[in-house]
Amino acid sequence: MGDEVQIFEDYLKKHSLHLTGPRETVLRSIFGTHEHFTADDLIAHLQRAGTPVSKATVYRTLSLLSECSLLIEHDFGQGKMYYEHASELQHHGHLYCSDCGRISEFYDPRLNAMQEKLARQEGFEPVSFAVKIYGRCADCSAKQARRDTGAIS
Amino acid sequence: MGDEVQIFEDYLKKHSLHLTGPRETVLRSIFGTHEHFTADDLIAHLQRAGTPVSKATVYRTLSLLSECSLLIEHDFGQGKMYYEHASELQHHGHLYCSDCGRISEFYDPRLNAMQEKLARQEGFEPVSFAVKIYGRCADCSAKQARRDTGAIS
DNA sequence: ATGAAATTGAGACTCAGTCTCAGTCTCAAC
DNA sequence: GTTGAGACTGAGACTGAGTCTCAATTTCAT
Repeated sequence: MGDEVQIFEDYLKKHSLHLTGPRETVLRSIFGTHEHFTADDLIAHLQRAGTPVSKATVYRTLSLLSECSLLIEHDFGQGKMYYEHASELQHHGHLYCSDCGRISEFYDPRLNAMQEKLARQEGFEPVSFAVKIYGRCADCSAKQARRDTGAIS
Repeated sequence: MGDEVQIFEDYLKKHSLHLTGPRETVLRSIFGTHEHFTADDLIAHLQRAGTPVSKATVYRTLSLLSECSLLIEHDFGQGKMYYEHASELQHHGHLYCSDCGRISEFYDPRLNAMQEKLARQEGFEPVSFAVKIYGRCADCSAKQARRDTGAIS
């Protein structure tokens, strides 16, 4: 962290854009904490932190950060985008629990290799992959099981 | 086709719901043609066909059809849902061309097997999978190549 | 220090999808 | 075949994520 500031600054300079106060505030907030977050989460967080940034600027900055590959956008069909740090990780898949909405991750290099191969077989030139598995997480499965056995009326 | 009508009717009956005119109109329109479509496509199509059905009813019917697994919902991050006949196919992945927006498909049973295994390793009980690969389709790749070589200014 | 160009925030706007509600339809029971 | 409880419908108001506009402000190369 600090690394991201550098990358972002380089990207901005290369495109004749400016590293402004609001942009830096957003950047620091994102890479200071959050893992999966929405634009709204971020706006609220900035508000609470006493460093509010307008909705328009937050969205604009999120776009820039996606463009320079510091962030990855994810869509879980909730009608809003989720963002995630692109840094560390290789391409991983997401497990989305339909009960509690929690998002967890998994990774296996073979999965990516297989996807790439399948895409190219179709003459398709892949840029990114998104694997989403919807179902029930371990916790919610356990809760459900308890409810099932407990509710012998 | 006709099969779907039966399945839908059974589902409705089981839930004390009615197979009404509008619902049947929507059902027949969907399973008469379309492969990947949005709610808006469908509303416009019904309008043009001289059998308009209100937005609210279309959305309600799409929900029902998804619930009884006649349709599958897909989200490509365009801020709107795409629907697809669930019938025939096993779980397949989607190739989404970022240039022209065309959606094509691919299938490999090993991909599903691998996903299921990985999910269960995390204690996750999978219900459905969504594999989306974003990139450039064969046509758009060719077009781009032509543009690149042609534009030696 | 200066000014062209980039940026900002406030709020209007878009657009997919949901909700409301009064009037209408369905169908099982008579 | 009537009836009525409850399901359904359409019109349009509403929601909420995200985009756009524009006048005022900030940035930074010169």
